[in-house]
Amino acid sequence: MRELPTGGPPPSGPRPTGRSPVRRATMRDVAALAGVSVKSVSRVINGGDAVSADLREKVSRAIERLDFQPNLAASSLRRSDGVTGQIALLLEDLANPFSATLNRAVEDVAHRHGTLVFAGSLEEDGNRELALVRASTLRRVDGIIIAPATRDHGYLNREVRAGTPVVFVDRAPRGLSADHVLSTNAEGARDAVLHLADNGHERIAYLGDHPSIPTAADRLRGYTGAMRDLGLAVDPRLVVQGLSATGAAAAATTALLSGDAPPTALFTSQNLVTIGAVTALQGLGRQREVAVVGFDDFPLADLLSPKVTVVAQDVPEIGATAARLLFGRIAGDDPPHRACSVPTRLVVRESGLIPPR
Amino acid sequence: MRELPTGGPPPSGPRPTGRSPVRRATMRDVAALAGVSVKSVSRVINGGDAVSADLREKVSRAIERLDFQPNLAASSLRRSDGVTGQIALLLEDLANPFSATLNRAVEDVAHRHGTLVFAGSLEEDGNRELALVRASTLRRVDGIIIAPATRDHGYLNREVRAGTPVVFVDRAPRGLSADHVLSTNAEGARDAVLHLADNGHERIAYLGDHPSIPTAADRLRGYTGAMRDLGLAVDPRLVVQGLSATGAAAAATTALLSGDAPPTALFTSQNLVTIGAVTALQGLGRQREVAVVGFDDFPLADLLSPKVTVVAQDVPEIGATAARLLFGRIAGDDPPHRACSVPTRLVVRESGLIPPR
DNA sequence: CTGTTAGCGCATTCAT
DNA sequence: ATGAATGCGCTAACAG
Repeated sequence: MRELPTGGPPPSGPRPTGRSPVRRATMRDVAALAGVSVKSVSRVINGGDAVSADLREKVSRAIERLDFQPNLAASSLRRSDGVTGQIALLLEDLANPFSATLNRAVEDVAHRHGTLVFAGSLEEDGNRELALVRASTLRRVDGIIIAPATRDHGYLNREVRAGTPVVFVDRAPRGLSADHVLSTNAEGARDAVLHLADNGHERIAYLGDHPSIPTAADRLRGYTGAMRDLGLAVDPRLVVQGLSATGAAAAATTALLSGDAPPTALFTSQNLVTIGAVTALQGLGRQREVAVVGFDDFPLADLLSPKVTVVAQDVPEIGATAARLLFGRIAGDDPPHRACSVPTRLVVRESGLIPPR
Repeated sequence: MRELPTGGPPPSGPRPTGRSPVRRATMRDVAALAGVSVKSVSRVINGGDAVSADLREKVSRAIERLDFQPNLAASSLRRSDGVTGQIALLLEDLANPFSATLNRAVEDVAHRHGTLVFAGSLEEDGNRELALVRASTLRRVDGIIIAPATRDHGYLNREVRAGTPVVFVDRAPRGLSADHVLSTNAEGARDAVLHLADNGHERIAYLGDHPSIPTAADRLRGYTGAMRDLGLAVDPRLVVQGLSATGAAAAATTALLSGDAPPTALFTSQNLVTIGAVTALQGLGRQREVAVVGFDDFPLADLLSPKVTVVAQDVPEIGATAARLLFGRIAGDDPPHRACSVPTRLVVRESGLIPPR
């Protein structure tokens, strides 16, 4: 017979240490102490079935005394719906503001559903994505929210078929049909260009990430579309791609402005690129001469001088929407897959109002 | 007999939908298809025991064909060490830079240990802390890293005794003995004050959070200690506490500077307080007259003008250290509890070099 | 090297 | 309203 935890003071002898932990009480222990069956303990814990007040009382006392904490893994292993109360959230980098804010928004919705969130960073690494998705399904998460690093997501079909819903954020699914929640990237980029054009600019540069990144491609599309609609030429010398860090963006900005056909305004299609461009402008002492509109708001954008005008994404809304879609499917909803667009918003500050010169 | 997944094309009939998922293959299915025992499948998967090449081959093919993914919950339920490959990370707010950076650092170490991280926000809410700790232990996490919101952490003793190690970050444990990893808060604050004094300041104000927050108390202690050691009076009119948001910090700054005994320098003991103070200074047009040193670095601190001097914490190091301590204990290490100090670093930029006037 | 039996902790099905 | 038996998917302890 195995030793039962007593709830009272430990018997004399060696103190428990980390290496010989006190065994956690199980339902059997509770049942034995309360003098009832295991099933009755289960009933008291899960509610549902009717239980007499007396039995409930006895069981509750035993639970208290033994500090019993039901093992959820065992529970969901046996239970018919198999729900684990765990979801996975796989983003680019939990440390960056976009991912971190999204994480928080998803956590809040999950919390209301009694669900814990496995958060992971993909680092634009397809293999890491595969590993983390697998790690998640091995633990039978109830669902996955993902901003994928891979280009083809067909491999997720089997998970979806096995009953694990997947919702995409920030990037659209390829190779499978699934719910996804995206910012209006093209429209937001268009708004940025129109704002600069409104202030008299014609030579507007695009500084962005590699076009293999879908959001970057969408924002470029918004830029070129707006330029065309305005009757402005898209000068290839003013389009710089492949920028993903502040350093490269700063260098590109400096090169652009010292070239033979300099722009009078910059549209920077991403956070770090914006910061790099602003840094370069400050270095050149020209931050009040060249207009800037950035995609993505960032903390302190309104403390810089000039204050930086941006197209802001509603990141909490993206996260909350994705989480709601996911929990809907976890609950059994099965409507056709939805594509949700979360509007961006032009936040007019100062840097976009600088006139051409 | 239950229906076996075939691995081949699905039989005719209604297509599988989200509501009637295809059952995931189990070891039994794999064993049946490979014509071996369940235990042999387990051996192939877990390595360890010697297995003939032929058997390994047959099993591997069956696993492939059925897309078998072992259920880790069932595995750790049965296995003797009970390891789940899950830890909990409970921080103040996953969306703020400190928590987000810590999260990422912990994730990286966990990833190397094949472990997933439940990340949660406590929001300075003791009840939320209790709920999240309980949610974590119900899922039998292998360990917990926590920056607690409660004042007394004695309730964690039972978890530690039950074999779930706990490591504290950013705040020291009270009511139990446990590993903890803290920045050198008092020393960092002292460095800030000494730097300002070096530049001629004597009337140095302290702007900080409520002293019930231990880090705030430590930083105040560093401030007063340094002032005393310098032979400078600690003027109570220059000590403002209870500041936790930018708005309040800005208001306090404005009030301080328009009072009858204004400071010539500010030591702001937290991120948001620093930003609030800088905002207020800019609003008054006095950002080049009043010196500032802040505790905690923040993005773009070096893009502001003047660039903001700060005492920076080494957040990735805090996270990595905490994670290493935790995984050590999970692996069975049981040394006396350690208190780790992670040094802060004075990042001299411009705002601390402004002379008194 | 391989298989059989038992049981992790719990919910389910069926009995009473 | 309560309990006994069964099994979720897997590994441990023992066979052979």
